[in-house]
Amino acid sequence: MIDADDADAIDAWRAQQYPRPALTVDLVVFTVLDADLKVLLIRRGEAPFRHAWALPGGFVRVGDGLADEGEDLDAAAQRELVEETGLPHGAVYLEQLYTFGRAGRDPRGRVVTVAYYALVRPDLAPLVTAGTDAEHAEWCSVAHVDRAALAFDHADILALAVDRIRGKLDYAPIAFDLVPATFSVSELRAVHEAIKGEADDPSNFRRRFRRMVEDGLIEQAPGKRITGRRPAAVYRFVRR
Amino acid sequence: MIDADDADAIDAWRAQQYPRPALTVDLVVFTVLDADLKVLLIRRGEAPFRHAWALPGGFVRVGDGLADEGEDLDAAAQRELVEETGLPHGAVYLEQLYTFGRAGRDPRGRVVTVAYYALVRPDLAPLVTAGTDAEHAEWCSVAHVDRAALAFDHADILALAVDRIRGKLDYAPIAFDLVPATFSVSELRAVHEAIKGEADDPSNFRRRFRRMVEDGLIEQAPGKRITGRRPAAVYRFVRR
DNA sequence: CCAAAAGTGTTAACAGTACACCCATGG
DNA sequence: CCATGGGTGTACTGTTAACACTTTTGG
Repeated sequence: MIDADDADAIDAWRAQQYPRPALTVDLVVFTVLDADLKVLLIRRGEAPFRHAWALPGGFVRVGDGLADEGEDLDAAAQRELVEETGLPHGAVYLEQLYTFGRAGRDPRGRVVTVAYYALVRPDLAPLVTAGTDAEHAEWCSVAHVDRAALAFDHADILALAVDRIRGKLDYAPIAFDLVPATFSVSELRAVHEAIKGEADDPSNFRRRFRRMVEDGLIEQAPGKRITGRRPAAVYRFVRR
Repeated sequence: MIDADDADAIDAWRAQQYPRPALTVDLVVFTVLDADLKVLLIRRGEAPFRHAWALPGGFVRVGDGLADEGEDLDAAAQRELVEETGLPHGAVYLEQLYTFGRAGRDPRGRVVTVAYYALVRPDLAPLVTAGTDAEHAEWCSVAHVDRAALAFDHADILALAVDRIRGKLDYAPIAFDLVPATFSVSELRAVHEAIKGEADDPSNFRRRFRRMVEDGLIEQAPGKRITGRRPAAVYRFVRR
Protein backbone atom coordinates (compact mmCIF):
# COMPACT_ATOMS: atom_id res chain seq x y z
CA MET A 1 0.00 0.00 0.00
CA ILE A 2 2.95 2.36 0.65
CA ASP A 3 5.08 3.16 -2.37
CA ALA A 4 8.20 5.30 -2.72
CA ASP A 5 6.14 8.39 -3.46
CA ASP A 6 4.27 7.83 -0.22
CA ALA A 7 7.44 7.25 1.73
CA ASP A 8 8.86 10.60 0.67
CA ALA A 9 5.70 12.40 1.59
CA ILE A 10 5.60 10.66 4.93
CA ASP A 11 9.14 11.70 5.73
CA ALA A 12 8.35 15.27 4.78
CA TRP A 13 5.28 15.17 6.95
CA ARG A 14 7.11 13.77 9.95
CA ALA A 15 9.67 16.57 9.69
CA GLN A 16 6.90 19.13 9.92
CA GLN A 17 5.85 18.26 13.46
CA TYR A 18 2.72 20.19 14.20
CA PRO A 19 2.24 20.79 17.92
CA ARG A 20 0.24 17.92 19.38
CA PRO A 21 -2.15 17.69 22.30
CA ALA A 22 -1.86 15.17 25.09
CA LEU A 23 -4.52 12.47 24.73
CA THR A 24 -6.36 10.77 27.60
CA VAL A 25 -9.35 8.54 28.11
CA ASP A 26 -11.82 9.21 30.93
CA LEU A 27 -14.36 6.69 32.17
CA VAL A 28 -17.86 7.18 33.48
CA VAL A 29 -18.42 3.85 35.23
CA PHE A 30 -22.02 3.22 36.25
CA THR A 31 -23.69 0.63 38.40
CA VAL A 32 -27.03 0.36 40.21
CA LEU A 33 -26.93 -0.35 43.95
CA ASP A 34 -29.96 -0.20 46.25
CA ALA A 35 -32.11 0.89 43.34
CA ASP A 36 -29.93 3.97 42.90
CA LEU A 37 -27.70 4.91 39.97
CA LYS A 38 -24.07 5.17 41.06
CA VAL A 39 -20.94 6.44 39.36
CA LEU A 40 -17.38 5.50 40.27
CA LEU A 41 -15.32 8.49 41.40
CA ILE A 42 -11.66 8.72 42.33
CA ARG A 43 -10.18 11.08 44.86
CA ARG A 44 -7.21 12.72 43.20
CA GLY A 45 -3.84 12.37 44.91
CA GLU A 46 -1.93 14.90 42.83
CA ALA A 47 -2.33 18.43 41.56
CA PRO A 48 -4.14 19.85 39.79
CA PHE A 49 -7.44 19.40 41.62
CA ARG A 50 -5.66 17.53 44.41
CA HIS A 51 -8.15 15.93 46.85
CA ALA A 52 -11.04 16.65 44.50
CA TRP A 53 -13.29 13.92 43.09
CA ALA A 54 -12.69 12.98 39.47
CA LEU A 55 -13.55 10.35 36.90
CA PRO A 56 -11.03 7.54 36.49
CA GLY A 57 -8.86 7.85 33.42
CA GLY A 58 -5.36 8.11 32.07
CA PHE A 59 -3.12 8.67 29.11
CA VAL A 60 -3.44 6.78 25.86
CA ARG A 61 -0.28 4.87 25.04
CA VAL A 62 0.73 6.24 21.70
CA GLY A 63 4.08 4.55 21.13
CA ASP A 64 6.88 6.21 19.26
CA GLY A 65 4.77 6.64 16.16
CA LEU A 66 7.12 4.49 14.07
CA ALA A 67 7.59 0.81 14.84
CA ASP A 68 5.32 0.99 17.89
CA GLU A 69 1.97 2.47 16.96
CA GLY A 70 0.56 2.13 20.47
CA GLU A 71 -2.88 0.98 21.59
CA ASP A 72 -6.32 1.63 20.12
CA LEU A 73 -8.62 4.06 21.95
CA ASP A 74 -10.98 1.26 22.94
CA ALA A 75 -8.04 -0.74 24.23
CA ALA A 76 -6.85 2.23 26.25
CA ALA A 77 -10.27 2.62 27.81
CA GLN A 78 -10.45 -1.10 28.56
CA ARG A 79 -6.98 -1.03 30.09
CA GLU A 80 -7.78 1.92 32.31
CA LEU A 81 -10.97 0.22 33.38
CA VAL A 82 -9.11 -2.90 34.43
CA GLU A 83 -6.40 -0.86 36.17
CA GLU A 84 -8.84 1.26 38.12
CA THR A 85 -11.46 -1.36 38.97
CA GLY A 86 -9.63 -4.67 38.90
CA LEU A 87 -12.59 -6.22 37.11
CA PRO A 88 -11.95 -9.01 34.59
CA HIS A 89 -11.68 -8.03 30.95
CA GLY A 90 -15.05 -8.89 29.36
CA ALA A 91 -17.27 -8.35 32.37
CA VAL A 92 -18.21 -4.79 31.57
CA TYR A 93 -20.03 -3.01 28.76
CA LEU A 94 -17.90 -0.20 27.39
CA GLU A 95 -18.78 2.39 24.77
CA GLN A 96 -17.27 5.62 23.53
CA LEU A 97 -19.27 8.65 24.64
CA TYR A 98 -17.80 11.91 23.33
CA THR A 99 -14.51 13.72 22.97
CA PHE A 100 -13.83 16.81 25.07
CA GLY A 101 -11.07 19.11 23.90
CA ARG A 102 -11.88 22.60 25.06
CA ALA A 103 -8.77 24.73 25.33
CA GLY A 104 -8.14 25.37 29.00
CA ARG A 105 -10.04 22.34 30.29
CA ASP A 106 -6.82 21.14 31.90
CA PRO A 107 -4.52 23.67 33.59
CA ARG A 108 -1.48 21.57 32.67
CA GLY A 109 -1.83 22.40 29.01
CA ARG A 110 -3.73 21.17 26.00
CA VAL A 111 -5.26 17.82 26.91
CA VAL A 112 -7.92 16.22 24.77
CA THR A 113 -9.90 13.41 26.38
CA VAL A 114 -11.97 10.71 24.78
CA ALA A 115 -14.73 9.87 27.27
CA TYR A 116 -16.20 6.39 27.57
CA TYR A 117 -18.99 5.08 29.72
CA ALA A 118 -19.11 1.64 31.29
CA LEU A 119 -21.87 -0.44 32.86
CA VAL A 120 -20.97 -2.73 35.76
CA ARG A 121 -23.29 -5.43 37.04
CA PRO A 122 -24.18 -4.82 40.72
CA ASP A 123 -22.86 -8.22 41.81
CA LEU A 124 -19.40 -7.13 40.60
CA ALA A 125 -19.56 -3.61 42.00
CA PRO A 126 -18.39 -4.47 45.53
CA LEU A 127 -15.23 -6.01 44.11
CA VAL A 128 -14.27 -2.62 42.74
CA THR A 129 -14.22 -0.71 46.01
CA ALA A 130 -12.67 -3.71 47.75
CA GLY A 131 -9.89 -4.04 45.17
CA THR A 132 -8.77 -0.44 45.19
CA ASP A 133 -8.25 1.24 48.56
CA ALA A 134 -11.52 2.53 49.89
CA GLU A 135 -10.32 6.10 50.29
CA HIS A 136 -9.35 6.18 46.64
CA ALA A 137 -12.37 4.96 44.67
CA GLU A 138 -16.03 5.16 45.66
CA TRP A 139 -19.48 4.51 44.23
CA CYS A 140 -21.31 7.84 44.48
CA SER A 141 -25.00 8.41 43.98
CA VAL A 142 -25.43 10.25 40.69
CA ALA A 143 -28.33 12.20 42.12
CA HIS A 144 -26.33 13.49 45.08
CA VAL A 145 -22.87 14.11 43.66
CA ASP A 146 -21.69 17.68 44.15
CA ARG A 147 -21.05 18.28 40.49
CA ALA A 148 -19.53 21.70 40.98
CA ALA A 149 -16.75 20.08 43.01
CA LEU A 150 -15.66 17.64 40.31
CA ALA A 151 -12.23 18.11 38.74
CA PHE A 152 -11.66 19.46 35.22
CA ASP A 153 -14.83 19.40 33.09
CA HIS A 154 -15.87 16.07 34.54
CA ALA A 155 -19.26 17.43 35.54
CA ASP A 156 -20.00 17.98 31.83
CA ILE A 157 -18.82 14.50 30.98
CA LEU A 158 -20.94 12.94 33.70
CA ALA A 159 -24.01 14.90 32.62
CA LEU A 160 -23.62 13.79 29.03
CA ALA A 161 -23.13 10.17 30.06
CA VAL A 162 -26.32 10.23 32.11
CA ASP A 163 -28.20 11.72 29.18
CA ARG A 164 -26.80 9.03 26.90
CA ILE A 165 -27.85 6.06 28.99
CA ARG A 166 -31.27 7.62 29.63
CA GLY A 167 -31.79 7.92 25.90
CA LYS A 168 -30.41 4.52 25.02
CA LEU A 169 -32.49 2.77 27.64
CA ASP A 170 -35.57 3.07 25.44
CA TYR A 171 -34.16 1.35 22.37
CA ALA A 172 -31.04 -0.57 23.36
CA PRO A 173 -30.70 -3.47 25.77
CA ILE A 174 -28.32 -1.68 28.14
CA ALA A 175 -30.32 -2.43 31.30
CA PHE A 176 -29.18 -6.05 31.12
CA ASP A 177 -25.62 -4.91 31.80
CA LEU A 178 -26.78 -3.45 35.12
CA VAL A 179 -28.39 -6.57 36.61
CA PRO A 180 -26.89 -9.94 37.63
CA ALA A 181 -26.84 -12.79 35.14
CA THR A 182 -30.31 -13.81 36.34
CA PHE A 183 -32.86 -11.26 37.45
CA SER A 184 -36.51 -10.88 38.37
CA VAL A 185 -38.97 -8.57 36.67
CA SER A 186 -38.86 -6.05 39.48
CA GLU A 187 -35.06 -6.07 39.58
CA LEU A 188 -34.97 -5.03 35.94
CA ARG A 189 -37.66 -2.47 36.63
CA ALA A 190 -35.61 -1.06 39.49
CA VAL A 191 -32.77 -0.45 37.03
CA HIS A 192 -35.07 1.39 34.65
CA GLU A 193 -36.40 3.49 37.51
CA ALA A 194 -32.91 4.27 38.78
CA ILE A 195 -31.78 5.49 35.37
CA LYS A 196 -34.92 7.39 34.50
CA GLY A 197 -35.26 8.76 38.00
CA GLU A 198 -38.99 8.18 38.16
CA ALA A 199 -41.42 5.42 39.08
CA ASP A 200 -42.67 3.00 36.43
CA ASP A 201 -46.05 1.26 36.67
CA PRO A 202 -45.26 -2.36 37.67
CA SER A 203 -48.07 -3.78 35.59
CA ASN A 204 -47.15 -1.93 32.43
CA PHE A 205 -43.48 -2.71 32.85
CA ARG A 206 -44.41 -6.34 33.19
CA ARG A 207 -46.20 -6.20 29.85
CA ARG A 208 -43.13 -4.84 28.11
CA PHE A 209 -41.08 -7.47 29.89
CA ARG A 210 -43.38 -10.23 28.65
CA ARG A 211 -43.08 -8.93 25.12
CA MET A 212 -39.32 -9.24 25.36
CA VAL A 213 -39.77 -12.86 26.47
CA GLU A 214 -42.06 -13.49 23.50
CA ASP A 215 -39.48 -11.90 21.20
CA GLY A 216 -36.81 -14.25 22.54
CA LEU A 217 -34.77 -11.42 24.04
CA ILE A 218 -35.23 -12.84 27.51
CA GLU A 219 -35.84 -16.40 28.67
CA GLN A 220 -36.94 -17.78 31.99
CA ALA A 221 -34.20 -19.31 34.12
CA PRO A 222 -34.66 -22.16 36.63
CA GLY A 223 -35.23 -21.28 40.25
CA LYS A 224 -36.89 -18.46 42.09
CA ARG A 225 -35.67 -15.28 43.78
CA ILE A 226 -36.24 -15.69 47.55
CA THR A 227 -36.79 -12.28 49.02
CA GLY A 228 -38.68 -12.74 52.27
CA ARG A 229 -41.91 -12.11 50.40
CA ARG A 230 -43.50 -14.09 47.65
CA PRO A 231 -40.68 -15.60 45.55
CA ALA A 232 -40.26 -14.13 42.06
CA ALA A 233 -39.47 -15.93 38.81
CA VAL A 234 -36.00 -15.24 37.46
CA TYR A 235 -34.95 -14.69 33.85
CA ARG A 236 -31.78 -14.32 31.87
CA PHE A 237 -30.85 -12.16 28.91
CA VAL A 238 -30.28 -14.07 25.68
CA ARG A 239 -27.10 -12.73 24.06
CA ARG A 240 -26.96 -12.90 20.31
CA MET B 1 -7.61 28.26 40.80
CA ILE B 2 -3.90 27.43 40.37
CA ASP B 3 -1.81 27.64 43.52
CA ALA B 4 1.92 27.10 44.06
CA ASP B 5 1.43 23.39 44.71
CA ASP B 6 -0.34 23.10 41.39
CA ALA B 7 2.33 25.06 39.58
CA ASP B 8 5.05 22.68 40.74
CA ALA B 9 3.06 19.66 39.71
CA ILE B 10 2.34 21.19 36.35
CA ASP B 11 6.01 21.87 35.71
CA ALA B 12 6.86 18.30 36.66
CA TRP B 13 4.15 17.02 34.38
CA ARG B 14 5.30 19.11 31.44
CA ALA B 15 8.80 17.76 31.84
CA GLN B 16 7.49 14.21 31.52
CA GLN B 17 6.34 14.54 27.94
CA TYR B 18 4.44 11.42 27.10
CA PRO B 19 4.46 10.70 23.37
CA ARG B 20 1.49 12.39 21.79
CA PRO B 21 -0.65 11.58 18.77
CA ALA B 22 -1.36 13.99 15.96
CA LEU B 23 -4.96 15.24 16.17
CA THR B 24 -7.20 15.98 13.21
CA VAL B 25 -10.86 16.66 12.53
CA ASP B 26 -12.65 15.00 9.62
CA LEU B 27 -15.97 16.13 8.24
CA VAL B 28 -18.84 14.15 6.78
CA VAL B 29 -20.72 16.90 4.97
CA PHE B 30 -24.18 15.89 3.80
CA THR B 31 -26.73 17.47 1.55
CA VAL B 32 -29.76 16.25 -0.39
CA LEU B 33 -29.83 16.95 -4.13
CA ASP B 34 -32.38 15.48 -6.54
CA ALA B 35 -33.95 13.50 -3.70
CA ASP B 36 -30.64 11.74 -3.15
CA LEU B 37 -28.36 11.86 -0.12
CA LYS B 38 -24.94 13.25 -1.06
CA VAL B 39 -21.65 13.50 0.77
CA LEU B 40 -18.84 15.93 0.01
CA LEU B 41 -15.63 14.17 -1.01
CA ILE B 42 -12.21 15.57 -1.77
CA ARG B 43 -9.72 14.16 -4.22
CA ARG B 44 -6.42 14.00 -2.39
CA GLY B 45 -3.50 15.83 -3.96
CA GLU B 46 -0.72 14.38 -1.79
CA ALA B 47 0.41 11.02 -0.49
CA PRO B 48 -0.66 8.95 1.23
CA PHE B 49 -3.74 7.92 -0.75
CA ARG B 50 -2.84 10.38 -3.48
CA HIS B 51 -5.66 10.72 -6.05
CA ALA B 52 -8.05 8.77 -3.82
CA TRP B 53 -11.33 10.20 -2.53
CA ALA B 54 -11.37 11.28 1.09
CA LEU B 55 -13.41 13.24 3.60
CA PRO B 56 -12.41 16.87 4.07
CA GLY B 57 -10.48 17.57 7.24
CA GLY B 58 -7.28 18.85 8.74
CA PHE B 59 -5.17 19.31 11.81
CA VAL B 60 -6.44 20.83 15.01
CA ARG B 61 -4.49 23.92 15.96
CA VAL B 62 -3.16 23.12 19.36
CA GLY B 63 -0.93 26.09 20.09
CA ASP B 64 2.26 25.83 22.08
CA GLY B 65 0.41 24.50 25.11
CA LEU B 66 1.48 27.45 27.25
CA ALA B 67 0.29 30.95 26.48
CA ASP B 68 -1.51 29.81 23.34
CA GLU B 69 -3.92 27.01 24.12
CA GLY B 70 -5.15 26.72 20.54
CA GLU B 71 -8.69 26.26 19.26
CA ASP B 72 -11.57 24.11 20.56
CA LEU B 73 -12.45 20.95 18.67
CA ASP B 74 -15.77 22.42 17.54
CA ALA B 75 -13.95 25.53 16.35
CA ALA B 76 -11.47 23.41 14.41
CA ALA B 77 -14.32 21.55 12.70
CA GLN B 78 -16.07 24.82 11.93
CA ARG B 79 -12.86 26.31 10.54
CA GLU B 80 -12.17 23.31 8.31
CA LEU B 81 -15.74 23.44 7.10
CA VAL B 82 -15.40 27.08 6.08
CA GLU B 83 -12.01 26.47 4.48
CA GLU B 84 -13.17 23.48 2.46
CA THR B 85 -16.64 24.66 1.47
CA GLY B 86 -16.46 28.46 1.57
CA LEU B 87 -19.88 28.54 3.20
CA PRO B 88 -20.64 31.29 5.73
CA HIS B 89 -20.11 30.49 9.37
CA GLY B 90 -23.57 29.79 10.83
CA ALA B 91 -25.20 28.36 7.71
CA VAL B 92 -24.52 24.73 8.51
CA TYR B 93 -25.48 22.31 11.26
CA LEU B 94 -22.39 20.71 12.76
CA GLU B 95 -22.16 17.99 15.40
CA GLN B 96 -19.45 15.75 16.75
CA LEU B 97 -19.85 12.14 15.59
CA TYR B 98 -17.17 9.84 16.99
CA THR B 99 -13.43 9.69 17.51
CA PHE B 100 -11.36 7.24 15.48
CA GLY B 101 -7.94 6.39 16.80
CA ARG B 102 -7.05 2.91 15.63
CA ALA B 103 -3.32 2.38 15.53
CA GLY B 104 -2.30 2.12 11.89
CA ARG B 105 -5.26 4.01 10.50
CA ASP B 106 -2.83 6.54 9.02
CA PRO B 107 0.42 5.31 7.46
CA ARG B 108 2.17 8.51 8.47
CA GLY B 109 2.04 7.56 12.15
CA ARG B 110 -0.36 7.78 15.02
CA VAL B 111 -3.14 10.14 14.02
CA VAL B 112 -6.35 10.38 16.02
CA THR B 113 -9.28 12.04 14.30
CA VAL B 114 -12.40 13.54 15.77
CA ALA B 115 -15.11 13.08 13.16
CA TYR B 116 -17.96 15.57 12.75
CA TYR B 117 -20.94 15.51 10.48
CA ALA B 118 -22.50 18.55 8.85
CA LEU B 119 -25.82 19.20 7.14
CA VAL B 120 -25.89 21.67 4.24
CA ARG B 121 -29.11 23.07 2.84
CA PRO B 122 -29.48 22.16 -0.86
CA ASP B 123 -29.76 25.80 -1.96
CA LEU B 124 -26.24 26.35 -0.60
CA ALA B 125 -24.75 23.12 -1.95
CA PRO B 126 -23.93 24.43 -5.46
CA LEU B 127 -21.83 27.22 -3.91
CA VAL B 128 -19.54 24.59 -2.46
CA THR B 129 -18.52 22.91 -5.68
CA ALA B 130 -18.37 26.30 -7.42
CA GLY B 131 -16.14 27.80 -4.73
CA THR B 132 -13.57 25.05 -4.66
CA ASP B 133 -12.20 23.79 -7.98
CA ALA B 134 -14.50 21.18 -9.41
CA GLU B 135 -11.80 18.53 -9.70
CA HIS B 136 -11.06 18.91 -6.04
CA ALA B 137 -14.40 18.65 -4.20
CA GLU B 138 -17.54 16.85 -5.34
CA TRP B 139 -20.98 15.90 -4.06
CA CYS B 140 -21.15 12.11 -4.34
CA SER B 141 -24.23 9.96 -3.97
CA VAL B 142 -23.93 8.10 -0.68
CA ALA B 143 -25.61 5.06 -2.20
CA HIS B 144 -23.12 4.83 -5.07
CA VAL B 145 -19.80 5.78 -3.48
CA ASP B 146 -17.14 3.12 -3.88
CA ARG B 147 -16.48 2.84 -0.19
CA ALA B 148 -13.59 0.45 -0.59
CA ALA B 149 -11.72 3.16 -2.52
CA LEU B 150 -11.93 5.80 0.20
CA ALA B 151 -8.72 6.89 1.91
CA PHE B 152 -7.78 5.90 5.47
CA ASP B 153 -10.74 4.54 7.47
CA HIS B 154 -13.08 7.08 5.92
CA ALA B 155 -15.47 4.36 4.81
CA ASP B 156 -16.06 3.51 8.48
CA ILE B 157 -16.57 7.16 9.35
CA LEU B 158 -19.04 7.63 6.53
CA ALA B 159 -20.97 4.50 7.50
CA LEU B 160 -21.27 5.65 11.10
CA ALA B 161 -22.38 9.13 10.04
CA VAL B 162 -25.13 7.68 7.85
CA ASP B 163 -26.28 5.49 10.74
CA ARG B 164 -26.30 8.50 13.03
CA ILE B 165 -28.46 10.72 10.87
CA ARG B 166 -30.81 7.82 10.11
CA GLY B 167 -31.29 7.31 13.83
CA LYS B 168 -31.60 10.97 14.73
CA LEU B 169 -34.12 11.63 11.99
CA ASP B 170 -36.86 10.01 14.09
CA TYR B 171 -36.51 12.15 17.16
CA ALA B 172 -34.50 15.26 16.27
CA PRO B 173 -35.37 18.04 13.83
CA ILE B 174 -32.35 17.48 11.59
CA ALA B 175 -34.33 17.25 8.35
CA PHE B 176 -34.91 21.02 8.51
CA ASP B 177 -31.19 21.56 7.98
CA LEU B 178 -31.45 19.76 4.64
CA VAL B 179 -34.22 21.83 3.04
CA PRO B 180 -34.32 25.50 2.01
CA ALA B 181 -35.65 28.10 4.44
CA THR B 182 -39.14 27.46 3.10
CA PHE B 183 -40.26 24.05 1.94
CA SER B 184 -43.32 22.07 0.91
CA VAL B 185 -44.58 18.92 2.55
CA SER B 186 -43.23 16.71 -0.19
CA GLU B 187 -39.84 18.42 -0.16
CA LEU B 188 -39.43 17.53 3.49
CA ARG B 189 -40.69 14.05 2.76
CA ALA B 190 -38.11 13.68 -0.01
CA VAL B 191 -35.39 14.42 2.55
CA HIS B 192 -36.74 11.73 4.86
CA GLU B 193 -36.86 9.27 2.01
CA ALA B 194 -33.35 10.12 0.87
CA ILE B 195 -31.94 9.54 4.34
CA LYS B 196 -33.94 6.43 5.12
CA GLY B 197 -33.49 5.06 1.65
CA GLU B 198 -37.09 3.91 1.34
CA ALA B 199 -40.44 5.32 0.32
CA ASP B 200 -42.71 6.92 2.88
CA ASP B 201 -46.51 6.96 2.54
CA PRO B 202 -47.38 10.54 1.49
CA SER B 203 -50.59 10.54 3.47
CA ASN B 204 -49.05 9.30 6.69
CA PHE B 205 -46.14 11.65 6.34
CA ARG B 206 -48.58 14.49 5.93
CA ARG B 207 -50.25 13.58 9.21
CA ARG B 208 -46.94 13.76 11.06
CA PHE B 209 -46.23 17.04 9.30
CA ARG B 210 -49.58 18.46 10.39
CA ARG B 211 -48.87 17.48 13.98
CA MET B 212 -45.62 19.44 13.84
CA VAL B 213 -47.60 22.44 12.63
CA GLU B 214 -50.05 22.00 15.51
CA ASP B 215 -47.14 21.75 17.95
CA GLY B 216 -45.73 25.01 16.65
CA LEU B 217 -42.59 23.38 15.26
CA ILE B 218 -43.50 24.43 11.73
CA GLU B 219 -45.58 27.35 10.50
CA GLN B 220 -47.03 28.08 7.10
CA ALA B 221 -45.19 30.67 5.02
CA PRO B 222 -46.75 32.97 2.46
CA GLY B 223 -46.73 31.93 -1.18
CA LYS B 224 -46.88 28.64 -3.02
CA ARG B 225 -44.29 26.34 -4.54
CA ILE B 226 -44.78 26.38 -8.34
CA THR B 227 -43.68 23.06 -9.75
CA GLY B 228 -45.39 22.58 -13.07
CA ARG B 229 -48.08 20.59 -11.34
CA ARG B 230 -50.54 21.62 -8.71
CA PRO B 231 -48.82 24.28 -6.51
CA ALA B 232 -48.00 23.25 -2.95
CA ALA B 233 -48.22 25.24 0.25
CA VAL B 234 -44.83 26.19 1.74
CA TYR B 235 -43.81 26.20 5.39
CA ARG B 236 -40.89 27.28 7.50
CA PHE B 237 -39.22 25.76 10.52
CA VAL B 238 -39.68 27.74 13.74
CA ARG B 239 -36.31 27.93 15.52
CA ARG B 240 -36.41 28.13 19.30
C1' DC C 1 -59.19 15.00 -21.08
C1' DC C 2 -55.21 12.95 -18.79
C1' DA C 3 -51.23 12.35 -15.89
C1' DA C 4 -49.30 13.54 -11.71
C1' DA C 5 -48.87 15.46 -7.52
C1' DA C 6 -51.56 17.93 -3.68
C1' DG C 7 -54.44 16.96 -0.18
C1' DT C 8 -58.50 14.39 2.69
C1' DG C 9 -60.49 10.55 5.08
C1' DT C 10 -61.20 5.74 6.91
C1' DT C 11 -60.05 1.56 9.00
C1' DA C 12 -57.72 -2.03 11.78
C1' DA C 13 -53.90 -3.17 14.51
C1' DC C 14 -51.02 -2.03 17.97
C1' DA C 15 -48.74 0.12 22.01
C1' DG C 16 -48.96 3.07 26.20
C1' DT C 17 -51.56 4.63 30.53
C1' DA C 18 -54.16 4.21 34.45
C1' DC C 19 -56.21 1.45 37.52
C1' DA C 20 -58.71 -2.55 39.78
C1' DC C 21 -57.93 -6.85 41.41
C1' DC C 22 -56.25 -11.68 42.96
C1' DC C 23 -52.27 -14.62 44.75
C1' DA C 24 -48.51 -16.32 47.61
C1' DT C 25 -45.59 -15.69 51.36
C1' DG C 26 -43.27 -14.46 55.92
C1' DG C 27 -44.11 -12.53 60.07
C1' DC D 1 -54.77 -12.54 59.31
C1' DC D 2 -52.41 -8.99 57.27
C1' DA D 3 -48.98 -6.30 54.97
C1' DT D 4 -46.23 -6.64 50.88
C1' DG D 5 -44.71 -7.38 46.63
C1' DG D 6 -45.73 -10.94 42.68
C1' DG D 7 -48.71 -11.45 39.08
C1' DT D 8 -53.27 -10.95 35.97
C1' DG D 9 -56.76 -8.43 33.51
C1' DT D 10 -59.22 -4.56 31.38
C1' DA D 11 -60.96 -0.24 29.54
C1' DC D 12 -59.35 3.87 27.32
C1' DT D 13 -56.43 6.51 24.51
C1' DG D 14 -53.25 7.78 21.04
C1' DT D 15 -50.21 6.34 17.24
C1' DT D 16 -49.08 3.88 13.09
C1' DA D 17 -49.69 1.38 8.57
C1' DA D 18 -52.25 0.62 4.59
C1' DC D 19 -55.09 2.17 1.29
C1' DA D 20 -59.17 4.45 -1.08
C1' DC D 21 -60.45 8.69 -2.54
C1' DT D 22 -61.04 13.80 -4.26
C1' DT D 23 -58.86 18.15 -5.99
C1' DT D 24 -55.99 21.07 -8.67
C1' DT D 25 -52.88 22.06 -11.87
C1' DG D 26 -49.98 21.93 -16.72
C1' DG D 27 -49.76 20.02 -21.01
